[in-house]
Amino acid sequence: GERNYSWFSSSDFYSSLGLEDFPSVGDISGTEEDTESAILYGTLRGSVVGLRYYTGIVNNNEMVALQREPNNPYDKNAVRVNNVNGDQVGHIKKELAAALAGIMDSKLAVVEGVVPYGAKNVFTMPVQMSFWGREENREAVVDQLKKHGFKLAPPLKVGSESRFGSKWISGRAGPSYSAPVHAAVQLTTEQLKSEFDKLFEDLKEDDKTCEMEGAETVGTLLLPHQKQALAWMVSRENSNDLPPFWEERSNFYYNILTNFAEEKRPENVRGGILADDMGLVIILNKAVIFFLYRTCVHVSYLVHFNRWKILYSFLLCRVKRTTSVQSVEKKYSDDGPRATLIVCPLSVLSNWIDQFEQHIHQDFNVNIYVYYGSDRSKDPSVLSEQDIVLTTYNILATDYGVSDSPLHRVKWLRIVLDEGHTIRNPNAQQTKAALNLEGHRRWVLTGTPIQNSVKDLWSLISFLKLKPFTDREWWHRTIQRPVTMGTAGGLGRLQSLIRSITLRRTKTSKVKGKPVLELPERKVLIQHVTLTEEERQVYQSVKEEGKAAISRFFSEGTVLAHYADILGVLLRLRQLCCHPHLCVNTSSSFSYLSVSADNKTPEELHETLVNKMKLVLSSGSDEECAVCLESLTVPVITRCAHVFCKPCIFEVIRSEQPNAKCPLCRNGLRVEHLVECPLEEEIDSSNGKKSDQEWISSSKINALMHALIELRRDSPNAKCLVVSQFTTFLSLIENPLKESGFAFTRLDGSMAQKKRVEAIQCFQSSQAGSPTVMLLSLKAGGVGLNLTAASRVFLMDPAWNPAAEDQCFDRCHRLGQKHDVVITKFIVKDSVEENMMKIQNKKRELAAGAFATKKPSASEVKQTKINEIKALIDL
DNA sequence: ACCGCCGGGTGCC
DNA sequence: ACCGCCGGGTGCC
Repeated sequence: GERNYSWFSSSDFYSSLGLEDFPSVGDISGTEEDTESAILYGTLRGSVVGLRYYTGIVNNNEMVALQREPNNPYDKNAVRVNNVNGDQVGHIKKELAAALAGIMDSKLAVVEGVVPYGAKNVFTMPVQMSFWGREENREAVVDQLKKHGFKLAPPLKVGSESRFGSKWISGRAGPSYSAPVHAAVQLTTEQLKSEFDKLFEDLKEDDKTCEMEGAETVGTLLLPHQKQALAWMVSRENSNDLPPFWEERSNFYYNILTNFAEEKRPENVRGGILADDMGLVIILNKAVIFFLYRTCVHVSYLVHFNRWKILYSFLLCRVKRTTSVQSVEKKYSDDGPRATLIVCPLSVLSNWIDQFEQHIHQDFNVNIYVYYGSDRSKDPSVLSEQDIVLTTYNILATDYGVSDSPLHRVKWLRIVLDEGHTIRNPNAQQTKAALNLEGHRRWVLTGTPIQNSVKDLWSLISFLKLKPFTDREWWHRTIQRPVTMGTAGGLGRLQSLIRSITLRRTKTSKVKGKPVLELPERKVLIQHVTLTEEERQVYQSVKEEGKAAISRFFSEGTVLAHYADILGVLLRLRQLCCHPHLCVNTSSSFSYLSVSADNKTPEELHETLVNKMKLVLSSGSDEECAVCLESLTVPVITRCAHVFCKPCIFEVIRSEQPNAKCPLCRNGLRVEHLVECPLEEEIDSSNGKKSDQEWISSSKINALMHALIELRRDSPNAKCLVVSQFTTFLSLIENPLKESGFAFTRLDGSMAQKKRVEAIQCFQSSQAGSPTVMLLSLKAGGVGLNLTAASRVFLMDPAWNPAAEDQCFDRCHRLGQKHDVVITKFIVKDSVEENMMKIQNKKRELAAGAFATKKPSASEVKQTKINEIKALIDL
């Protein structure tokens, strides 16, 4: 039952090809310290001078930031010293600056400062500097300092700061002994995820468990966890508490992490992270919750809305706080901003619209504007006059910076990021765009706040405008590094931070001793399929050909350069496991393996690149951009045949100019060489849906049909999902479904919003004659997609990423499911599919044993990935 | 004395 | 800065 590997993000695909440790992947901006491998080289005492020229003040033991100032007219080596607030305190003394400049500019080390004493000096003050970097740069840093007559002192003894000392992480660990200087053991991704959930296990009965009662008449209609959420959200928006890690001390407000103090009271976050992992529970309610504050309704309207009891209750609780019990507050405040902005992935946009339109819009006269599509209004006042503005992350990112985006000119009453983990990458355009929105009440809705590592949290924390973490350096120094290095107290800090701003309930959470959600069982069966002699022959010949090509790449050491091609080989094999028609032109299918720009006309090159891109996009490889690690938005392909989001790769080129290099292979990049994907039709490599092609079945289709017919005989009312990554395969399956008289519907990524909604409603209907089968493309829809009518799932082909499969299964195994869910995975014997399963299982095992395992080194990981490629094609 | 020494002026980068 | 450093004033004991 319990899945514990869902943190495998879609970046897994790249990992599976061993690309993530290739130089510069994940280091695109070059500005971020590689926390995973940074070690402390040593410390150095220096002085800050020129104090009297600047206003920035510091306290003893306060952290300071060292910032290069290459354009300083007096000294190109100048290094500024800023306090936590960003105010300049002074400069590093010039001799020292001369030594630091080179180190900082070449990013050999990150230099951090603390003022140990003398903070109130008038002219100069001491600064204790720490040098952090990768082991391989240590010598260069030491040399550089030596050249200028400086010598690093060994790291100050960390004293009580033993690693793994935190109760949270070690739990059962005994006392810890002397700690090595190196970051020996780091938290693995798996540990982080499970540790994240542990944060909430021993949560005391505090404010989060206090429920808010609605009016007497309806209070009982709310489920306990709904009341709890309601109370928490209201208190978050109205609380006057100090943000975490701030204390009031006489006339100052003191940050206990950085020792920064200021007179101005730091504002608390009017919002937080709703990290409920309960599928529908929140989906059902969040639309409601977020429009409530702005509604202008008379209470009596609501009596009809049993279904929206949480809304009812919420409104009543607002009424109680206003002067008149009879009239509901008209506006949140008369002169303040009016509109709530909701940003969500495209896949759940229809969900929100649907809910608003069906249940709220018509009855409550709420102005809702869907800011999407090319005809979206550029007029900020149009947006600011709405009650709700809905948009997507892609629109947010596209708009940002391109023109004077109205989204960024409106001051919002409230900003809600749905599936907020979408902004986990700080360098992604959508993250920057989201961080630049204006509005005080800020909410993040996400089931997975941590997808890969603590790193993922920064964007969310920064979005919430939690001082001082909006600046990455302070987040990094006070939370991220202590946590990843296992410094005592680090995890405890993260814990109190997260707890103070997050409400999390999982499927297994309990409220008042009762499970918040009880789901029927979920079973996964593997159904092996044997290819016919004929199918096997084709498969074998393609395999041998691909194998030969890939072994050539291995021997030439060009595995990475040919990653699209390797994917292509694997893709074709996976397609052949499903149906021969998915993979057309098998004999000449490798003609594209040798792309060289030389002997091709520009037209040919263009076509080759477009074909390659289509191949990548259709390979089921999660269509992910190596820059932002997100699904590709506006995919473009480089001349070296790597695919990125257009905004992402433009940003890379802009920041690395004039000699930008491909983040994946370090080949030169030029804007004019980028080729965009003609996105007019659904991308499917197999372009095999040729209507004139005669329909034939395949072993896998036979296996499916056998199972479907048996199911229909045994339980005629059971509905099922037939899932594939290949939409062409789904089209092929339509034939036998028709032949055997199945009523079916279909949902895939290429369908228009309206069609999708129709398909879903039709399938979910319990009417006689409604479809019993839905053909579903693996990644259609998002977490919000609700297909609880189905109790059976047939997964036609395995995905790279087990998490993608799980997300798909969760579309029917969620609140509202009345039956046990049975999932059947069709796997072809002795094929790439079986090998994929083995790799998936290994990942699961690894994840399950998370606590004991040590994070493998980069080279180990790389070797693993190379082995995976070999294993996939039996090399 | 093309020095030493004195004491005033002065002060980030 | 209760410092260092600079440069002008000065000059045996």
